[in-house]
Amino acid sequence: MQTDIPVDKTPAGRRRKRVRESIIAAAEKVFAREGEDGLSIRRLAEEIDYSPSAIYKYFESKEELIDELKEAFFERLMDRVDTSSSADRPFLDRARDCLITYVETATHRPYHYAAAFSSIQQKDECASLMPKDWEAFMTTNKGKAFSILVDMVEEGQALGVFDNALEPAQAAKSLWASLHGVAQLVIHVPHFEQLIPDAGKDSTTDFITFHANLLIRGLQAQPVAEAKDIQAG
Amino acid sequence: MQTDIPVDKTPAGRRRKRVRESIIAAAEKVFAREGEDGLSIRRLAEEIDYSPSAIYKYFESKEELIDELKEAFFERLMDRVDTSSSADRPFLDRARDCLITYVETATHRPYHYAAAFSSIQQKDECASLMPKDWEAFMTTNKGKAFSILVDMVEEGQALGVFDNALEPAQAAKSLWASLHGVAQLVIHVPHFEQLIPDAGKDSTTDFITFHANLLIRGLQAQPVAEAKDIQAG
DNA sequence: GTAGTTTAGTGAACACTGTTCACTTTTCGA
DNA sequence: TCGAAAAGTGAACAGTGTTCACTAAACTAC
Repeated sequence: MQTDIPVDKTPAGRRRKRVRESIIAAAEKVFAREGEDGLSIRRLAEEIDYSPSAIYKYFESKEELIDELKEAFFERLMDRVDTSSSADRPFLDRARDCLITYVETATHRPYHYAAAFSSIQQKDECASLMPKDWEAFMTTNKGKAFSILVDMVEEGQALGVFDNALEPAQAAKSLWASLHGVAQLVIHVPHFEQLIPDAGKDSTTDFITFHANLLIRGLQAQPVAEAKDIQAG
Repeated sequence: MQTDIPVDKTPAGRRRKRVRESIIAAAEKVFAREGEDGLSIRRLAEEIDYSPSAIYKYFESKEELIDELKEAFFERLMDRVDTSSSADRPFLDRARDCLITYVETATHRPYHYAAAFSSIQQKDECASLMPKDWEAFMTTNKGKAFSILVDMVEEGQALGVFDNALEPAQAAKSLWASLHGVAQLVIHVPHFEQLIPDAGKDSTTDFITFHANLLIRGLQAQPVAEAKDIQAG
């Protein structure tokens, strides 16, 4: 296996890259529709007209392959959130859009999003080596999601919109949990969207807006202007 | 298979029940520690000194067995939430306890809770047959979780603590999503609890309290600023 | 151009998995 | 005591991820 210098410069490298991408593409196609259960190495091999063992020349294991799908998805998710948070619009609108984009992108690829949160962390009581893990975490895609939210909270506080008494990291965790929860429930609970009276066509978007408003209201500084119905229309 | 008359009245019935419960117990023990991956029929059979095929005299499939574990867990979860919500204490304290109990019980059995939300719902556009599914859903354990929250919101509104303009079902969905999100992130994100400066020993409980307070603040009756009024600099 | 060394790719096999089924053994009511 | 029903079993089926000895092709160095 050649590892030095950009892989796609030599013919062999380009060829290898092409095959690798065809594997990813086939995997993506199956995974998006049927998730991990529908994705078997043998089926994948058949789809790209290679033998099953050939795939192991490109990926160490099925897990590594799926990890790549998850990473790519999460990267796209972060990109979209980042874009909608850096638009040139009033802060609260941007904040709302951020949250909505997160949930909509997540629910649009349910298997990807669910898989991205499928590994269960063993809780070792040893909290002393936290700083190292904290830094490691922050370089992760999930860490990036988290820090986007921290930035958002801090910006809101600087603008006097959000309560300064709130610990930004703590508030960001709350926001993330809330977003994640909505995405997960929409994905996993049958008819979650229609769980309200008179649910219309855009009930998911409506609900996310409602939810975002609720969170923002919880984060807002106490003394505020006049009362207004915050329900999604 | 005998099905009429209480199963545990005849000696054979009692025996059958005992074996069935020993299967469940063994499954529970393995599942709690290693989840679905660690739970194989053959391993289970070995643990209770039966042949693998014997298990199929008691359960139609592995899925049915695990469903029973999930149902039992969710029932206990609902019991605990119900208990802490019906205590004789001030409303807001009870509400907070409700939320805290949900998350703590969920995270205490990560594999159970994760598994309970592991099936991905296929979104059929046909929303017309909703009412039927709605009723079916409400008899579910998840439906019960939802209705507990709806009741809570309505009680808060009746007491004048929560904003009456909020649609109770919508607010309940928000609450549920938030709780679910916290539980899931604690379970699936490494060191989620220590994701804040100066995280102490009870940081999980601390965070849940923080989160609950944030949600309650969002639900409380109070004036709110309209988004468009506040411009970003 | 040829020799030697990586690399690509393969088929058979291993150790699993959930599940089925023909089969024996035990249990129990009539 | 007899016959039916249930309990329990071992072998097999079809599937999985993965490994490994092996061939065939491609690249490097002389």
